Amino acid sequence: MVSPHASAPPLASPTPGAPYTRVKRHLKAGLAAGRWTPGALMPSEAALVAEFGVSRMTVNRALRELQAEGLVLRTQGVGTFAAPLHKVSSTLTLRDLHEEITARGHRHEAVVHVQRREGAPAALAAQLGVAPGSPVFHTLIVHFEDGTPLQCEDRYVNPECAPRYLESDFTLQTPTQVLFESTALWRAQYSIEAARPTAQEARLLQIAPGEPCLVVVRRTFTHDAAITIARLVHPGLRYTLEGQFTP
Amino acid sequence: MVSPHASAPPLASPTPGAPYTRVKRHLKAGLAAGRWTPGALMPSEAALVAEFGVSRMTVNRALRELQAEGLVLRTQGVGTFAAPLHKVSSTLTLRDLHEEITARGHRHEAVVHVQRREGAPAALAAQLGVAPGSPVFHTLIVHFEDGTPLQCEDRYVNPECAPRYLESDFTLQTPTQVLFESTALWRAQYSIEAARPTAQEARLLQIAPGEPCLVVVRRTFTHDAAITIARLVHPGLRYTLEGQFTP
DNA sequence: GAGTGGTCTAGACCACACG
DNA sequence: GTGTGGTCTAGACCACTCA
Repeated sequence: MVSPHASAPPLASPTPGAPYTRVKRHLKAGLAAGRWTPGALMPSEAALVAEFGVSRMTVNRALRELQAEGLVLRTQGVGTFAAPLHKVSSTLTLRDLHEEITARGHRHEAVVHVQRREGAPAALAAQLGVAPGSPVFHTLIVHFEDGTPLQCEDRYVNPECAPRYLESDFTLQTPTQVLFESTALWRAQYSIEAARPTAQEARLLQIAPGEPCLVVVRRTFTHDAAITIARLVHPGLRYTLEGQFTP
Repeated sequence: MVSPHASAPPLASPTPGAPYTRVKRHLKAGLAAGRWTPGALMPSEAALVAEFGVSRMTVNRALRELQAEGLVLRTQGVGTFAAPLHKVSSTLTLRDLHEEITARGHRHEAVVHVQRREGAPAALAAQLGVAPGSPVFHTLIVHFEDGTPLQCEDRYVNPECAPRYLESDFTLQTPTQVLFESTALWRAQYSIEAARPTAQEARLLQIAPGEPCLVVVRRTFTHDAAITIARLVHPGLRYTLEGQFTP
Protein backbone atom coordinates (compact mmCIF):
# COMPACT_ATOMS: atom_id res chain seq x y z
CA MET A 1 0.00 0.00 0.00
CA VAL A 2 2.96 2.23 -0.46
CA SER A 3 4.00 2.29 -4.04
CA PRO A 4 1.20 2.52 -6.53
CA HIS A 5 3.68 2.09 -9.31
CA ALA A 6 5.60 -0.83 -7.90
CA SER A 7 4.72 -3.12 -10.79
CA ALA A 8 6.45 -3.12 -14.16
CA PRO A 9 6.59 0.53 -15.14
CA PRO A 10 7.92 0.52 -18.70
CA LEU A 11 8.23 -3.24 -19.02
CA ALA A 12 4.99 -4.03 -20.77
CA SER A 13 2.36 -1.95 -19.09
CA PRO A 14 -0.94 -3.71 -19.66
CA THR A 15 -2.47 -0.53 -20.99
CA PRO A 16 -0.56 2.58 -21.91
CA GLY A 17 -0.79 5.97 -20.30
CA ALA A 18 -1.71 7.21 -16.90
CA PRO A 19 -4.63 5.48 -15.22
CA TYR A 20 -6.87 8.53 -15.44
CA THR A 21 -6.26 8.71 -19.18
CA ARG A 22 -7.16 5.06 -19.48
CA VAL A 23 -10.46 5.69 -17.79
CA LYS A 24 -11.04 8.69 -20.02
CA ARG A 25 -10.20 6.77 -23.16
CA HIS A 26 -12.49 3.96 -22.22
CA LEU A 27 -15.41 6.28 -21.62
CA LYS A 28 -14.72 8.36 -24.71
CA ALA A 29 -14.59 5.26 -26.86
CA GLY A 30 -17.91 4.13 -25.43
CA LEU A 31 -19.47 7.48 -26.14
CA ALA A 32 -18.14 7.55 -29.68
CA ALA A 33 -19.46 4.05 -30.23
CA GLY A 34 -22.86 5.10 -29.00
CA ARG A 35 -22.69 2.77 -26.03
CA TRP A 36 -24.36 5.48 -23.96
CA THR A 37 -26.85 7.46 -25.92
CA PRO A 38 -27.29 11.12 -25.03
CA GLY A 39 -28.87 11.47 -21.65
CA ALA A 40 -28.12 7.91 -20.64
CA LEU A 41 -26.81 7.21 -17.17
CA MET A 42 -23.15 6.33 -17.19
CA PRO A 43 -21.24 4.25 -14.66
CA SER A 44 -20.85 5.81 -11.23
CA GLU A 45 -17.46 6.68 -9.81
CA ALA A 46 -17.70 3.70 -7.51
CA ALA A 47 -18.39 1.38 -10.42
CA LEU A 48 -15.39 2.69 -12.32
CA VAL A 49 -13.21 2.36 -9.25
CA ALA A 50 -14.15 -1.31 -9.13
CA GLU A 51 -13.82 -1.81 -12.86
CA PHE A 52 -10.38 -0.24 -13.23
CA GLY A 53 -8.97 -0.98 -9.82
CA VAL A 54 -7.91 2.60 -9.27
CA SER A 55 -8.71 5.07 -6.53
CA ARG A 56 -11.76 7.26 -6.58
CA MET A 57 -9.70 10.42 -7.07
CA THR A 58 -8.42 8.95 -10.29
CA VAL A 59 -11.79 8.19 -11.82
CA ASN A 60 -13.05 11.48 -10.48
CA ARG A 61 -10.38 13.30 -12.40
CA ALA A 62 -11.22 11.42 -15.56
CA LEU A 63 -14.90 12.26 -15.21
CA ARG A 64 -14.22 15.87 -14.30
CA GLU A 65 -12.14 16.31 -17.41
CA LEU A 66 -14.77 14.69 -19.59
CA GLN A 67 -17.25 17.11 -18.12
CA ALA A 68 -14.94 20.03 -18.86
CA GLU A 69 -14.74 18.79 -22.43
CA GLY A 70 -18.50 18.78 -22.64
CA LEU A 71 -18.80 15.04 -23.09
CA VAL A 72 -20.72 14.25 -19.95
CA LEU A 73 -22.98 16.02 -17.51
CA ARG A 74 -22.74 15.38 -13.83
CA THR A 75 -25.20 16.18 -11.10
CA GLN A 76 -24.42 15.79 -7.47
CA GLY A 77 -26.64 13.26 -5.86
CA VAL A 78 -27.85 11.96 -9.18
CA GLY A 79 -25.15 10.68 -11.45
CA THR A 80 -23.12 11.10 -14.60
CA PHE A 81 -24.89 11.25 -17.94
CA ALA A 82 -23.81 11.20 -21.53
CA ALA A 83 -23.99 14.79 -22.75
CA PRO A 84 -27.05 15.68 -24.81
CA LEU A 85 -24.94 16.02 -27.90
CA HIS A 86 -23.31 19.28 -27.28
CA LYS A 87 -24.35 22.73 -28.10
CA VAL A 88 -23.24 23.68 -31.56
CA SER A 89 -20.64 25.98 -30.24
CA SER A 90 -17.16 25.79 -31.31
CA THR A 91 -13.78 27.30 -31.34
CA LEU A 92 -13.01 29.82 -33.98
CA THR A 93 -9.43 30.75 -34.30
CA LEU A 94 -8.71 34.38 -34.96
CA ARG A 95 -4.99 34.31 -35.25
CA ASP A 96 -2.70 37.16 -35.83
CA LEU A 97 -2.69 37.69 -39.57
CA HIS A 98 1.06 37.67 -39.85
CA GLU A 99 1.23 34.26 -38.21
CA GLU A 100 -1.54 33.00 -40.38
CA ILE A 101 0.07 34.08 -43.61
CA THR A 102 3.56 32.93 -42.77
CA ALA A 103 2.14 29.63 -41.52
CA ARG A 104 0.83 29.13 -45.03
CA GLY A 105 4.35 29.64 -46.27
CA HIS A 106 3.48 32.93 -47.89
CA ARG A 107 4.92 36.39 -47.70
CA HIS A 108 3.29 39.00 -45.51
CA GLU A 109 3.63 42.70 -46.14
CA ALA A 110 1.95 45.65 -44.50
CA VAL A 111 1.42 49.09 -45.93
CA VAL A 112 0.74 51.82 -43.41
CA HIS A 113 -1.68 54.50 -44.55
CA VAL A 114 -2.44 56.20 -41.27
CA GLN A 115 -0.40 56.29 -38.07
CA ARG A 116 -1.21 59.24 -35.89
CA ARG A 117 -2.88 60.76 -32.89
CA GLU A 118 -6.43 61.99 -33.32
CA GLY A 119 -9.17 63.40 -31.20
CA ALA A 120 -11.79 60.79 -30.51
CA PRO A 121 -15.28 61.45 -31.86
CA ALA A 122 -17.99 60.86 -29.28
CA ALA A 123 -19.04 57.42 -30.51
CA LEU A 124 -15.52 56.08 -30.57
CA ALA A 125 -14.66 57.68 -27.24
CA ALA A 126 -17.58 55.91 -25.65
CA GLN A 127 -16.48 52.56 -27.00
CA LEU A 128 -12.94 53.04 -25.82
CA GLY A 129 -14.04 54.49 -22.52
CA VAL A 130 -12.16 57.75 -22.89
CA ALA A 131 -13.40 61.34 -22.82
CA PRO A 132 -14.84 62.64 -26.09
CA GLY A 133 -12.24 64.60 -27.98
CA SER A 134 -9.37 63.18 -26.00
CA PRO A 135 -6.48 61.87 -28.05
CA VAL A 136 -6.51 58.31 -29.35
CA PHE A 137 -4.10 56.48 -31.61
CA HIS A 138 -5.26 55.63 -35.08
CA THR A 139 -3.67 53.26 -37.55
CA LEU A 140 -4.90 52.16 -40.94
CA ILE A 141 -2.89 49.33 -42.37
CA VAL A 142 -3.40 47.11 -45.38
CA HIS A 143 -2.00 43.61 -45.14
CA PHE A 144 -0.87 41.71 -48.21
CA GLU A 145 -0.36 38.02 -48.78
CA ASP A 146 2.12 37.45 -51.55
CA GLY A 147 1.30 40.87 -52.93
CA THR A 148 -2.50 40.54 -52.80
CA PRO A 149 -4.43 42.74 -50.37
CA LEU A 150 -6.02 40.50 -47.78
CA GLN A 151 -7.05 42.73 -44.94
CA CYS A 152 -7.72 46.36 -44.27
CA GLU A 153 -7.12 47.01 -40.61
CA ASP A 154 -8.60 50.21 -39.22
CA ARG A 155 -7.67 50.43 -35.58
CA TYR A 156 -8.03 52.81 -32.68
CA VAL A 157 -6.01 52.38 -29.52
CA ASN A 158 -6.52 53.74 -26.05
CA PRO A 159 -3.28 55.65 -25.37
CA GLU A 160 -3.38 54.88 -21.68
CA CYS A 161 -3.08 51.18 -22.41
CA ALA A 162 -0.21 51.43 -24.85
CA PRO A 163 1.46 54.84 -24.65
CA ARG A 164 4.21 53.93 -27.09
CA TYR A 165 1.96 52.34 -29.69
CA LEU A 166 2.63 54.95 -32.33
CA GLU A 167 6.38 54.52 -32.10
CA SER A 168 6.16 51.03 -33.60
CA ASP A 169 7.14 50.17 -37.14
CA PHE A 170 4.07 48.37 -38.37
CA THR A 171 5.78 47.08 -41.46
CA LEU A 172 7.81 44.91 -39.11
CA GLN A 173 5.28 44.03 -36.45
CA THR A 174 1.50 43.87 -36.60
CA PRO A 175 -0.52 46.01 -34.20
CA THR A 176 -1.74 42.81 -32.62
CA GLN A 177 1.79 41.78 -31.82
CA VAL A 178 2.68 45.22 -30.48
CA LEU A 179 -0.37 45.35 -28.27
CA PHE A 180 0.15 41.85 -26.95
CA GLU A 181 3.57 42.83 -25.80
CA SER A 182 2.63 46.06 -24.14
CA THR A 183 -0.70 45.27 -22.52
CA ALA A 184 -2.41 42.57 -20.55
CA LEU A 185 -5.23 41.33 -22.69
CA TRP A 186 -8.06 40.13 -20.58
CA ARG A 187 -11.18 39.97 -22.65
CA ALA A 188 -12.11 40.23 -26.29
CA GLN A 189 -15.38 40.74 -28.03
CA TYR A 190 -16.00 40.45 -31.70
CA SER A 191 -18.62 40.40 -34.32
CA ILE A 192 -18.49 39.00 -37.81
CA GLU A 193 -20.65 40.16 -40.64
CA ALA A 194 -20.80 40.47 -44.37
CA ALA A 195 -20.92 43.97 -45.79
CA ARG A 196 -19.94 46.11 -48.69
CA PRO A 197 -16.62 47.86 -48.26
CA THR A 198 -16.49 51.61 -48.00
CA ALA A 199 -15.14 53.39 -51.06
CA GLN A 200 -11.79 53.78 -49.35
CA GLU A 201 -11.67 50.14 -48.31
CA ALA A 202 -12.50 49.00 -51.83
CA ARG A 203 -9.66 51.12 -53.17
CA LEU A 204 -7.17 49.89 -50.59
CA LEU A 205 -8.15 46.26 -51.11
CA GLN A 206 -8.19 46.70 -54.89
CA ILE A 207 -11.67 45.29 -55.25
CA ALA A 208 -14.90 46.43 -56.86
CA PRO A 209 -17.05 48.73 -54.71
CA GLY A 210 -19.91 46.24 -54.40
CA GLU A 211 -17.73 43.24 -53.67
CA PRO A 212 -18.92 41.45 -50.49
CA CYS A 213 -16.47 41.65 -47.63
CA LEU A 214 -16.12 39.76 -44.41
CA VAL A 215 -15.94 42.33 -41.66
CA VAL A 216 -14.67 41.43 -38.23
CA VAL A 217 -14.99 44.06 -35.55
CA ARG A 218 -12.98 43.25 -32.49
CA ARG A 219 -12.70 45.06 -29.20
CA THR A 220 -10.18 43.98 -26.62
CA PHE A 221 -10.04 44.89 -22.98
CA THR A 222 -7.78 44.61 -20.00
CA HIS A 223 -9.58 43.64 -16.85
CA ASP A 224 -11.03 47.13 -16.58
CA ALA A 225 -10.41 49.30 -19.63
CA ALA A 226 -10.83 49.01 -23.38
CA ILE A 227 -7.51 48.66 -25.13
CA THR A 228 -8.40 48.84 -28.77
CA ILE A 229 -11.14 48.53 -31.31
CA ALA A 230 -10.38 47.29 -34.77
CA ARG A 231 -12.35 46.90 -37.95
CA LEU A 232 -10.85 44.20 -40.11
CA VAL A 233 -12.19 44.09 -43.64
CA HIS A 234 -11.42 41.13 -45.90
CA PRO A 235 -12.36 40.62 -49.51
CA GLY A 236 -15.03 37.93 -49.49
CA LEU A 237 -13.49 36.10 -52.37
CA ARG A 238 -10.10 35.83 -50.79
CA TYR A 239 -10.72 35.15 -47.17
CA THR A 240 -12.50 32.45 -45.24
CA LEU A 241 -12.65 31.89 -41.52
CA GLU A 242 -12.46 28.27 -40.64
CA GLY A 243 -12.95 26.27 -37.55
CA GLN A 244 -13.92 22.94 -36.25
CA PHE A 245 -14.84 21.29 -33.10
CA THR A 246 -14.58 17.86 -31.67
CA PRO A 247 -16.34 17.21 -28.42
CA MET B 1 -6.03 15.46 10.97
CA VAL B 2 -9.20 13.67 10.23
CA SER B 3 -11.76 16.20 9.22
CA PRO B 4 -10.50 18.83 6.87
CA HIS B 5 -13.76 20.69 7.27
CA ALA B 6 -14.03 20.57 11.04
CA SER B 7 -13.92 24.33 11.44
CA ALA B 8 -16.89 26.65 10.98
CA PRO B 9 -18.49 25.48 7.76
CA PRO B 10 -21.13 28.09 6.95
CA LEU B 11 -20.56 30.22 10.03
CA ALA B 12 -18.29 32.86 8.64
CA SER B 13 -15.81 31.07 6.47
CA PRO B 14 -12.73 33.27 6.24
CA THR B 15 -12.85 33.09 2.46
CA PRO B 16 -15.70 31.74 0.46
CA GLY B 17 -15.69 28.77 -1.85
CA ALA B 18 -13.73 25.59 -2.00
CA PRO B 19 -10.03 25.86 -1.28
CA TYR B 20 -9.02 25.09 -4.83
CA THR B 21 -11.24 27.91 -6.07
CA ARG B 22 -9.62 30.27 -3.61
CA VAL B 23 -6.23 29.41 -4.96
CA LYS B 24 -7.49 29.86 -8.50
CA ARG B 25 -9.10 33.19 -7.73
CA HIS B 26 -5.97 34.45 -6.07
CA LEU B 27 -3.83 33.55 -9.04
CA LYS B 28 -6.32 34.85 -11.58
CA ALA B 29 -6.55 38.15 -9.77
CA GLY B 30 -2.78 38.43 -9.76
CA LEU B 31 -2.64 37.70 -13.49
CA ALA B 32 -5.37 40.22 -14.24
CA ALA B 33 -3.53 42.82 -12.16
CA GLY B 34 -0.35 42.17 -14.09
CA ARG B 35 1.43 40.85 -11.03
CA TRP B 36 3.03 38.23 -13.22
CA THR B 37 3.77 39.47 -16.67
CA PRO B 38 3.56 36.99 -19.52
CA GLY B 39 6.31 34.46 -19.27
CA ALA B 40 7.07 35.25 -15.64
CA LEU B 41 7.65 32.43 -13.21
CA MET B 42 4.75 31.94 -10.87
CA PRO B 43 4.78 30.41 -7.39
CA SER B 44 5.54 26.71 -7.24
CA GLU B 45 3.04 24.23 -5.94
CA ALA B 46 5.04 23.91 -2.76
CA ALA B 47 4.97 27.67 -2.24
CA LEU B 48 1.20 27.77 -2.67
CA VAL B 49 0.78 24.84 -0.32
CA ALA B 50 2.60 26.84 2.31
CA GLU B 51 0.83 30.09 1.51
CA PHE B 52 -2.69 28.69 1.62
CA GLY B 53 -2.20 25.91 4.09
CA VAL B 54 -3.81 23.34 1.83
CA SER B 55 -2.58 20.07 0.45
CA ARG B 56 -0.60 19.78 -2.69
CA MET B 57 -3.40 18.01 -4.55
CA THR B 58 -5.52 21.07 -3.97
CA VAL B 59 -3.11 23.60 -5.40
CA ASN B 60 -2.32 21.15 -8.15
CA ARG B 61 -5.93 21.09 -9.17
CA ALA B 62 -6.11 24.87 -9.16
CA LEU B 63 -3.02 25.11 -11.36
CA ARG B 64 -4.16 22.34 -13.65
CA GLU B 65 -7.43 24.11 -14.26
CA LEU B 66 -5.70 27.42 -14.89
CA GLN B 67 -3.57 25.64 -17.43
CA ALA B 68 -6.65 24.15 -19.06
CA GLU B 69 -8.07 27.64 -19.28
CA GLY B 70 -4.94 28.81 -21.01
CA LEU B 71 -3.89 31.17 -18.25
CA VAL B 72 -0.65 29.51 -17.31
CA LEU B 73 1.90 27.22 -18.87
CA ARG B 74 3.48 24.47 -16.87
CA THR B 75 6.57 22.47 -17.62
CA GLN B 76 7.60 19.49 -15.65
CA GLY B 77 10.89 20.03 -13.93
CA VAL B 78 10.81 23.73 -14.62
CA GLY B 79 7.82 25.55 -13.22
CA THR B 80 4.59 27.38 -13.83
CA PHE B 81 4.61 30.50 -15.97
CA ALA B 82 2.10 33.19 -16.77
CA ALA B 83 0.77 32.41 -20.21
CA PRO B 84 2.19 34.49 -23.06
CA LEU B 85 -1.12 36.28 -23.50
CA HIS B 86 -3.10 33.68 -25.18
CA LYS B 87 -3.53 32.93 -28.77
CA VAL B 88 -6.25 35.05 -30.25
CA SER B 89 -8.56 32.15 -30.49
CA SER B 90 -11.94 32.21 -29.15
CA THR B 91 -15.25 30.56 -28.85
CA LEU B 92 -17.79 31.28 -31.49
CA THR B 93 -21.24 30.08 -30.74
CA LEU B 94 -23.13 28.64 -33.65
CA ARG B 95 -26.39 27.85 -32.00
CA ASP B 96 -29.42 26.32 -33.51
CA LEU B 97 -31.24 29.15 -35.21
CA HIS B 98 -34.55 28.35 -33.60
CA GLU B 99 -33.00 28.64 -30.15
CA GLU B 100 -31.27 31.82 -31.12
CA ILE B 101 -34.40 33.51 -32.36
CA THR B 102 -36.65 32.43 -29.54
CA ALA B 103 -33.97 33.41 -27.06
CA ARG B 104 -34.30 36.92 -28.44
CA GLY B 105 -37.99 36.71 -27.67
CA HIS B 106 -38.89 36.66 -31.34
CA ARG B 107 -40.99 34.40 -33.48
CA HIS B 108 -39.35 31.75 -35.62
CA GLU B 109 -40.96 30.34 -38.72
CA ALA B 110 -39.62 28.00 -41.33
CA VAL B 111 -40.77 27.63 -44.91
CA VAL B 112 -39.82 24.40 -46.60
CA HIS B 113 -39.03 24.68 -50.29
CA VAL B 114 -37.38 21.34 -50.93
CA GLN B 115 -37.69 18.10 -48.98
CA ARG B 116 -36.86 15.07 -51.05
CA ARG B 117 -34.49 12.29 -52.00
CA GLU B 118 -32.02 13.03 -54.78
CA GLY B 119 -29.13 11.33 -56.46
CA ALA B 120 -25.86 12.78 -55.25
CA PRO B 121 -23.68 14.52 -57.82
CA ALA B 122 -20.07 13.44 -57.67
CA ALA B 123 -18.77 16.44 -55.73
CA LEU B 124 -21.42 16.17 -53.06
CA ALA B 125 -21.09 12.40 -52.86
CA ALA B 126 -17.40 12.77 -52.18
CA GLN B 127 -18.02 15.23 -49.37
CA LEU B 128 -20.62 13.02 -47.77
CA GLY B 129 -18.63 9.90 -48.30
CA VAL B 130 -21.29 8.08 -50.31
CA ALA B 131 -21.18 6.59 -53.78
CA PRO B 132 -21.80 9.05 -56.64
CA GLY B 133 -25.41 8.95 -57.73
CA SER B 134 -26.56 7.21 -54.56
CA PRO B 135 -29.57 8.77 -52.89
CA VAL B 136 -29.13 11.59 -50.42
CA PHE B 137 -31.70 13.68 -48.61
CA HIS B 138 -32.01 17.29 -49.61
CA THR B 139 -33.83 20.06 -47.79
CA LEU B 140 -34.02 23.73 -48.61
CA ILE B 141 -35.58 25.76 -45.85
CA VAL B 142 -35.86 29.49 -45.28
CA HIS B 143 -35.98 30.64 -41.69
CA PHE B 144 -37.78 33.80 -40.66
CA GLU B 145 -37.43 35.94 -37.59
CA ASP B 146 -40.63 37.85 -36.93
CA GLY B 147 -41.52 37.52 -40.60
CA THR B 148 -38.17 38.61 -42.00
CA PRO B 149 -36.03 36.06 -43.85
CA LEU B 150 -32.89 35.46 -41.84
CA GLN B 151 -31.35 32.30 -43.17
CA CYS B 152 -31.51 30.14 -46.23
CA GLU B 153 -30.54 26.61 -45.24
CA ASP B 154 -29.55 24.30 -48.06
CA ARG B 155 -28.77 20.93 -46.59
CA TYR B 156 -27.80 17.46 -47.74
CA VAL B 157 -27.97 14.52 -45.37
CA ASN B 158 -26.37 11.10 -45.54
CA PRO B 159 -29.35 8.72 -45.41
CA GLU B 160 -27.39 6.09 -43.55
CA CYS B 161 -26.94 8.42 -40.62
CA ALA B 162 -30.54 9.53 -40.37
CA PRO B 163 -32.82 7.21 -42.36
CA ARG B 164 -36.01 8.92 -41.19
CA TYR B 165 -34.81 12.47 -41.78
CA LEU B 166 -37.30 13.18 -44.55
CA GLU B 167 -40.27 12.18 -42.41
CA SER B 168 -39.78 15.20 -40.15
CA ASP B 169 -41.96 18.27 -40.21
CA PHE B 170 -39.40 21.02 -40.52
CA THR B 171 -41.89 23.74 -39.76
CA LEU B 172 -41.95 22.31 -36.24
CA GLN B 173 -38.36 21.25 -35.75
CA THR B 174 -35.16 22.49 -37.37
CA PRO B 175 -32.98 20.02 -39.24
CA THR B 176 -30.32 20.62 -36.63
CA GLN B 177 -32.67 19.49 -33.90
CA VAL B 178 -33.78 16.46 -35.87
CA LEU B 179 -30.25 15.40 -36.61
CA PHE B 180 -29.11 15.89 -33.04
CA GLU B 181 -31.76 13.52 -31.91
CA SER B 182 -31.13 10.82 -34.42
CA THR B 183 -27.38 10.79 -34.74
CA ALA B 184 -24.29 10.96 -32.62
CA LEU B 185 -22.51 14.12 -33.60
CA TRP B 186 -18.84 13.74 -33.15
CA ARG B 187 -17.04 16.40 -35.13
CA ALA B 188 -17.98 19.53 -37.00
CA GLN B 189 -16.12 21.62 -39.51
CA TYR B 190 -17.17 24.96 -40.80
CA SER B 191 -16.10 27.87 -42.86
CA ILE B 192 -17.40 31.40 -42.84
CA GLU B 193 -17.16 33.75 -45.74
CA ALA B 194 -18.79 36.72 -47.35
CA ALA B 195 -20.30 36.18 -50.76
CA ARG B 196 -23.05 37.24 -53.08
CA PRO B 197 -26.16 35.12 -52.88
CA THR B 198 -27.20 33.01 -55.81
CA ALA B 199 -30.22 34.27 -57.70
CA GLN B 200 -32.40 31.76 -55.94
CA GLU B 201 -31.02 32.67 -52.52
CA ALA B 202 -31.58 36.36 -53.17
CA ARG B 203 -35.18 35.65 -54.07
CA LEU B 204 -35.79 33.43 -51.06
CA LEU B 205 -34.18 35.92 -48.70
CA GLN B 206 -35.96 38.84 -50.37
CA ILE B 207 -32.79 40.80 -50.92
CA ALA B 208 -31.08 42.44 -53.87
CA PRO B 209 -28.92 40.13 -56.00
CA GLY B 210 -25.68 41.89 -55.12
CA GLU B 211 -26.36 42.18 -51.41
CA PRO B 212 -23.43 40.77 -49.38
CA CYS B 213 -24.28 37.64 -47.47
CA LEU B 214 -22.60 35.82 -44.66
CA VAL B 215 -22.21 32.23 -45.74
CA VAL B 216 -21.50 29.49 -43.26
CA VAL B 217 -20.76 26.06 -44.64
CA ARG B 218 -20.86 23.39 -42.03
CA ARG B 219 -20.12 19.71 -42.26
CA THR B 220 -20.79 17.42 -39.36
CA PHE B 221 -19.53 13.92 -38.79
CA THR B 222 -20.04 10.99 -36.52
CA HIS B 223 -16.83 9.35 -35.45
CA ASP B 224 -16.44 7.79 -38.87
CA ALA B 225 -18.93 9.09 -41.42
CA ALA B 226 -20.18 12.44 -42.67
CA ILE B 227 -23.70 13.14 -41.49
CA THR B 228 -24.62 16.29 -43.27
CA ILE B 229 -23.37 19.30 -45.15
CA ALA B 230 -25.21 22.57 -44.96
CA ARG B 231 -24.85 25.93 -46.62
CA LEU B 232 -26.35 28.63 -44.45
CA VAL B 233 -26.77 31.96 -46.18
CA HIS B 234 -27.62 35.07 -44.17
CA PRO B 235 -28.31 38.57 -45.40
CA GLY B 236 -25.30 40.62 -44.38
CA LEU B 237 -27.41 43.47 -43.17
CA ARG B 238 -29.51 41.36 -40.88
CA TYR B 239 -27.15 38.87 -39.37
CA THR B 240 -24.03 39.09 -37.29
CA LEU B 241 -22.06 36.36 -35.63
CA GLU B 242 -20.83 37.38 -32.25
CA GLY B 243 -18.48 35.93 -29.76
CA GLN B 244 -16.14 36.78 -27.02
CA PHE B 245 -13.46 35.25 -25.00
CA THR B 246 -12.08 35.72 -21.57
CA PRO B 247 -8.94 33.83 -20.69
C1' DG C 1 -31.07 5.94 4.32
C1' DA C 2 -28.70 4.68 0.31
C1' DG C 3 -26.40 6.30 -3.54
C1' DT C 4 -24.10 9.92 -6.04
C1' DG C 5 -20.91 13.44 -6.94
C1' DG C 6 -17.70 17.39 -4.71
C1' DT C 7 -13.86 17.97 -2.32
C1' DC C 8 -9.84 17.60 0.79
C1' DT C 9 -5.72 15.40 2.87
C1' DA C 10 -1.04 13.37 3.75
C1' DG C 11 2.08 11.01 1.85
C1' DA C 12 4.16 8.73 -1.89
C1' DC C 13 6.86 7.56 -6.46
C1' DC C 14 8.00 9.21 -10.78
C1' DA C 15 10.10 11.95 -14.81
C1' DC C 16 12.25 15.83 -15.96
C1' DA C 17 15.36 20.06 -15.98
C1' DC C 18 19.15 22.44 -14.45
C1' DG C 19 23.24 23.79 -12.11
C1' DG D 1 21.27 16.62 -6.17
C1' DT D 2 17.64 19.68 -5.72
C1' DG D 3 13.48 21.49 -7.19
C1' DT D 4 9.64 21.23 -10.25
C1' DG D 5 5.46 19.37 -11.97
C1' DG D 6 2.66 14.66 -12.95
C1' DT D 7 0.25 11.39 -10.85
C1' DC D 8 -1.70 7.99 -7.62
C1' DT D 9 -3.77 6.31 -3.23
C1' DA D 10 -6.84 5.35 0.81
C1' DG D 11 -9.75 7.27 3.43
C1' DA D 12 -12.56 10.94 4.86
C1' DC D 13 -16.56 14.56 5.32
C1' DC D 14 -19.93 16.94 2.92
C1' DA D 15 -24.21 18.19 0.14
C1' DC D 16 -27.44 16.66 -2.71
C1' DT D 17 -31.30 13.62 -4.66
C1' DC D 18 -34.53 10.21 -4.53
C1' DA D 19 -37.21 6.62 -2.83
